[in-house]
This record gives sequence, structure tokens and C-alpha cells, in this order.
Amino acid sequence: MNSLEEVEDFVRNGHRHYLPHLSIDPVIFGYHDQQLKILLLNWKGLNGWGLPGGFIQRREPLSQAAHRILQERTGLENVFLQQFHTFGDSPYRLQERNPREFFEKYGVDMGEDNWLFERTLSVGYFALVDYSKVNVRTDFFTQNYQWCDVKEIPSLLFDHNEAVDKALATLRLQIYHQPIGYKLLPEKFTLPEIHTLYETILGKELDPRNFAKKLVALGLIKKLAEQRAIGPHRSPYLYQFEKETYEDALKQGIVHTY
Amino acid sequence: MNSLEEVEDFVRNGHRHYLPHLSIDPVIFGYHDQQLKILLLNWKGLNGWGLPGGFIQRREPLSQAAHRILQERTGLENVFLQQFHTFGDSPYRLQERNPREFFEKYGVDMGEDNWLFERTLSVGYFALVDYSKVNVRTDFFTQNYQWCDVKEIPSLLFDHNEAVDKALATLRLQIYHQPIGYKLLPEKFTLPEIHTLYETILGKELDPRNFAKKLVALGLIKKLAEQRAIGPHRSPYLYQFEKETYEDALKQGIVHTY
DNA sequence: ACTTAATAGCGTAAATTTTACGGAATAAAG
DNA sequence: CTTTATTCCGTAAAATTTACGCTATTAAGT
Repeated sequence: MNSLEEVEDFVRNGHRHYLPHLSIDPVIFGYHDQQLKILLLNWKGLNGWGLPGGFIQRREPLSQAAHRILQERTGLENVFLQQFHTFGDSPYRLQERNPREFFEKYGVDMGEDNWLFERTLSVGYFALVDYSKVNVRTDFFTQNYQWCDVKEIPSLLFDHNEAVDKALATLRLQIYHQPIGYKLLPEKFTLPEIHTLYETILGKELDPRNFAKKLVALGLIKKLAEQRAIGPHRSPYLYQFEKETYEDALKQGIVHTY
Repeated sequence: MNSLEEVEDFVRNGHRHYLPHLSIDPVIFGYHDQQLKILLLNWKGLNGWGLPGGFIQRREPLSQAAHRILQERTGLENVFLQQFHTFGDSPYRLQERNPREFFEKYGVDMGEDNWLFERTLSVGYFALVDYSKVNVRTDFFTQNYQWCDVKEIPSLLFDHNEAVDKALATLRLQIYHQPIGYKLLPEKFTLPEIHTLYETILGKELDPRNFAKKLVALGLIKKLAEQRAIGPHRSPYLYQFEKETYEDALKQGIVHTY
């Protein structure tokens, strides 16, 4: 949504194309520089940082809407995306932050009972993406973005902080049941990388020796011949997931501690 | 909703009181006779078995709506209720089963574009209740009910079978993180009772000796002096949850196998 | 009153997993 | 060629899980 015509049509007629009272605001996780990060957008009209988001078309299946929104924002297709909670306990989400002034500045009149003022529940999805493949696309409403370390999330719009917290908690709970490492890491990665990732998600230290030993013993990852040269010390070997063993293991749930 | 006036008002004006396109259909679990059961209602107008359900009032927080609906259907308050998924991938839920005939029989005209025909997403909650305390309340739309063993669920309305399956899967995943036994069992219970409950939920056999040993060793349950006389054999002792230890353990997640 | 059938539930030991760390190997900077 | 930083192999003790033998208790049947 970039031209003023599109925006005006969205404000005036959006309620005919989209389901009212509902939005999808995905928490997009990426991993870079040994940090777990989420994608935040700066919403101009609302004047603050928040999750990327979008509405559900009237005849569009819910999960398809989530994929479309993600595609529109990041260019990614076939992404791992999982619904984790529907937020509807803060009943008056948009009324707190009246964007009327913003639209008027551009000559768009919202009218009295514009659909964008109504109560909105948000279906929360989280996405696990390969950080290096994301191409954030901004639009009329969102001209800045940042990848923000989950340890330093600022105060966000609406109930988005609650959504981020819940997404993280879900990630933690499902770490042994979903392909979390597989989706967040690039194809080839080092032991320290996967080790730090799991420590970050679980929020606790894991003995690096035992951690690596377990992953290899279970046949979840395999060592490659290549090494990666980084820094003034021994070069780490590269590893790769054993896709089949890994997926089988997740079905059972990896009960062990890694 | 029992009188014809109420029903007529609901059909005609419900869209003013409730959020359109959304419903809540709780999966209510109870445990009786060594069987895990869910509550099903026979929906007259739709002519089939389905979950109890209801709509969200326009200014009502989502979780409060879930509790209200549960209260209206079963008389229970302060019930353990957990959201587990929002269903919106079958876009045309009600259009498959047109209840127009049913209402016309009672002289209620639905009109052409009645709100009840529109696409409806369903926010799925599951409840864990003490079977013995439930008082099912039927109404104009629902005159029969049954507690149905989860192993024998018939074909249900809309996507309710999917909802039941997903609720069960969630129960299984969360068995070591939520007070599942605590909420489903009566205050005092026997070892065989809790043992069968866990076997049913997990869908696999657990060695009864090790199972009991573990629960007692972790301090989750304690043996009472009383026994219960049942059947032509040794009477089992009664046990009770150690509420505090139990809740602490759940926060960590009981990693062990029981 | 004694036998039998049907469960309840204690106890022990072997197998497996987890935890804790010592220390060698490697790479680049000075 | 020494120092510093980091990778990651290996071993052993501790803890947990698994497997299963065996006794205890109750009521029904004879």
C-alpha cells in the first residue's frame, strides 16, 4: 500500500474487503550475530513501534491470510508460521491511539464510525525465518523497520508486548517439538551458533560439550568437512541438520535436555 | 435462550450485540468411569452433534466471553479454561448447513443476508471440569446432550472434529505444564484413577508401579489414611494433590516421564 | 471358614541418561 | 614462538528411568 489512492480506498472501503474486528500481527523471529531478533515496524500514523500486521480478506482462509501478510511484508514464501494465541482481552485496541490527525494531514477523512476505530482482536502467529533472506518492504504506513534483539524490546503499540512475550514462551515450550533450530539457522552452521541459539531461547546455560555430544549422538546434526574461519582462534567446523532424523525426533518430542 | 421472543431477537438483532464472524466453541473435558469424555450438544436447527458454543459480546474481553459461555452451558464458574487455537481455514462454516427451514418452522424469518449466514471463525478453548459438578443447561437450540468418550467421538458439525482433535493434542503436549490431573479428578482419587487418566491422555501404557512411585517421590500427591471400597479385591487408598508442590513443579515443567 | 480371582502397590536391580569437568587442539595477534 | 581465545573430545560419577518379582487385600463362591 503505497499510493495515496490506495490508502484512501483502504480507509474508506477496507471493511468491504476485510473481516472487521480481526487482524493478524505476526511475530517474525530471526537469528543473527548470536542474537534472537524480531522484526519491528515503525507505524507512522500510530507513532510508535509495533509488529507488522494486516487484515484477513473476507473469503480467505486464516492461515493463508497469515502467509500472504508475511509475504507482503518480507517477500518470503513457504515460511514456517505457527498460530500461538488470539488476543482479545484489551477490548478497545485502536481507540487508545486515534490516527485521525495523521490521515487528515494527507487529506483522508475517516468519518465518524470508520471501521478502523472498531475493536480489533488479533490472531497471533509467529514465523521462523532465515534472517539473511528477508527483504523488508515498507509502505505508506511503515517507513522504518528494525530487527530488535528479544532482550531489548521497547514498549510497543497496543498489546504487542504481550504478543511478543507469549510468542517467546511458546517457542520455549515447543523447542523440542518444532523445527526451531532448523528454521532459524542457515543451512550450515557452527556448534557455537546452535548452542547460543538454544541458550537464548531457553534463557539458561547449557554445557557446550554435552549439548553438542547429545545432538550428534541422537543423529540430529552431522559434522561437515568444512570449517569457517572466524576470529583469532581455532576455526569451528560446520554442521548440518539431518533432516529426516530431526523430523522423526520432533514427532516424538525430544524429551532429553540436550 | 428459551422463549421464542428471545430467539427471534437473537436471529434478527444478534449482530448488534455480538461481534460478527466470531464464535467460541469450548471443548469441555470431564473424567468419569476411567474414561476421558467431552460434552456434546445436539443442535436442533443444524440437525447434528457439535460442541457447545456462543458468541462474543461487542465490548466483552475474549476470555471473559469464554467463561460466560461455559457458565451458561454448564453452570460452572472459575473453571480451568485455556485457549488452544483459532479455527478459520474452512471459510464458509454456516453456509454448508442452512438452518433457514428450522427457523421458518417457528415463524422466524431470517431474511436474505442474516448475520448467522456469514463466515465465522471459531476461537477454540478447552475446559477441564470435575464431571460430577456439571449441570448441563439446554435451551431452544439444544435439547439433548451427552458426555462422549473421546475414543468414540461421532462426526460433528462444522470443523468441530478438528477442534476436538487439536484440543486433545494440546492436552497431551501440556500434560506436564498444566494442572491437568488436578482439574479433571475429584479432590480425592485413587492411584488407578489417576494412572488411567494419564494413560488415556497420553495414549500409551505407563507402568503403574513406577508411575505411582514417581508422583509420590516428587511430592505431587500424598496418600491419605482412607480407602475406597470397590469391587471384589483389595481396596485402593485415596490420594490428594499437594497443591503447592504440584504448582511449582508445573512451572518448571515435569520433564520426567512419570 | 477356606479357596479363588482380581486387583493394589512395595521393593530391588540393571540399564540408560544426565551432569560435571579436565584438558588437548587450533588459529591469529603480538 | 608465546599468548590468548575458543573449539570440542573424553571420562567418570550421579541421577533417573525402566523392568519386573512378589506380597497384600478384598469379596465372591463353595
